[in-house]
Amino acid sequence: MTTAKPRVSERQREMLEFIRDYHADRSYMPSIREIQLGCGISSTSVVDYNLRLLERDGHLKRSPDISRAIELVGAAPPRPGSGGPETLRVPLLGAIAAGEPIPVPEAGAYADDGDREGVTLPPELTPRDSRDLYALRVKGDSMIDAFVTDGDIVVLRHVRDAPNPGEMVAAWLPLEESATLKHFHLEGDSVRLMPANPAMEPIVVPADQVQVHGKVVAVMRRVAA
Amino acid sequence: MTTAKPRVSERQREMLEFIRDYHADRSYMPSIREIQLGCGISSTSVVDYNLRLLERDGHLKRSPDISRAIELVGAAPPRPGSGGPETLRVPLLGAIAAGEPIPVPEAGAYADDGDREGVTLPPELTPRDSRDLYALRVKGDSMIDAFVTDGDIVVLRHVRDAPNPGEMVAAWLPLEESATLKHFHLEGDSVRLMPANPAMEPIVVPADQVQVHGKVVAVMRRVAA
DNA sequence: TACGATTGCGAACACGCGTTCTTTCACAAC
DNA sequence: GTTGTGAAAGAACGCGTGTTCGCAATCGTA
Repeated sequence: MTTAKPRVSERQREMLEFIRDYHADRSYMPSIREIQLGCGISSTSVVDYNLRLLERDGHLKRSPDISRAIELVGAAPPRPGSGGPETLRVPLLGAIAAGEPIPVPEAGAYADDGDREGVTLPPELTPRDSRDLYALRVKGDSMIDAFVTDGDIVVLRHVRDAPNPGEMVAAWLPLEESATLKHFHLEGDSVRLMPANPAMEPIVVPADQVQVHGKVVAVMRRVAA
Repeated sequence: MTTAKPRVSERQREMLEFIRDYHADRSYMPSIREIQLGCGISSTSVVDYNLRLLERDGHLKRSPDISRAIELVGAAPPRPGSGGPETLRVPLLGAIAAGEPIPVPEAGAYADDGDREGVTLPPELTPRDSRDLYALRVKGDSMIDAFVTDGDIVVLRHVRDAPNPGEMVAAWLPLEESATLKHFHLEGDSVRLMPANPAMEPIVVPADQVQVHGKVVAVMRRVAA
């Protein structure tokens, strides 16, 4: 575990909170005088004194002689590798839209290399098998029959083999040059693609005219404030 | 949309990268002289010059006369304590269904007390303001007009004041004894509740016959394998 | 009461660091 | 050529800011 963190005085708690809030607003750290002002302390030396104690107790880290050089250590960052319960980072490979080809993951592109754009899956959305996952951003409203709308992020698992019947897949129809999200059913030599919304009509096409790119594993949506 | 971001020179790209990395390590920002050193620039004025351009083009924000006061705007919002992405845990208070009352968060029940059932929000779904958030599980298909289906998890922010026009809210209609997710519009003494799906009909009711329980912040869905 | 430890206060000090001014150089327009 | 402009360099200048030191207030303990 982390270092022991004995009693923090009321004043110190207030300082920590002020620093946290300040850093959340701007992304730089407050100066000693700003902490002084923000916490109603009447001398910078008191701030320094308490910061010193907070550092001793492992609540933060300071770099001497450097302005605004405070590091909060309290809340453990869900760093890749030591991440929370089971959060999983998957690469965000691009967008999926009705009339545009679906981005294809290059082999071995699933691992989180930290750098590329990606999304984090909370444990509630993480499937048992975490291999071959990637994410796409939905453009347009062409997939509302799958309860997926513009701006959503769909998480897919790349499939090599045929999907199981009923699974929702991201499919590309070369003839129509369109991308959709549908439930997959294989019927002999043809494929039936069922919209999630039973009010809509299914699509039936020859199996060689469907490219299944991945099974839908999860959907995430951020609603505009 | 966001500001235009024209050509960044090679040197500016390197500076941005250096700042990002520096901020990821420590959680405070580099000084101009540190940027100068880190990018092999021979004068602070050149750093200042390029920072000025980067700010003009919306890549970062600077606070004049304040040490190390750089805010990166393109990247993920910083996390108190580290530069890493922030996951947020919110309590899962129950289920929302068409014919059942909506669970109400008790005051002060938003903080993660670790124990109670909850869901984890990935940074991509975390709103700027993380207060008063809670989650509900959707039962039934009565909210498909909001692109929300059975089993989804909706994340809400409890509201004390009236929602802003257009925001999606979870509302309880006492007369009909029904719960819905709709876009909120206040029109004089009555409230218009617009389904997200424009094909559906809006509901207009007197304002005193609507209980708005929260604004919808995010939706998460795990698709059956 | 006496005394040391803890905590707080205010001011002065000195370096950190943003800012600005002056030059220089390359390149394009006239 | 001259002029103008973007980019860069180097050196001051001066405020921002961490640090330190002396001194009062409070508190626990003998």
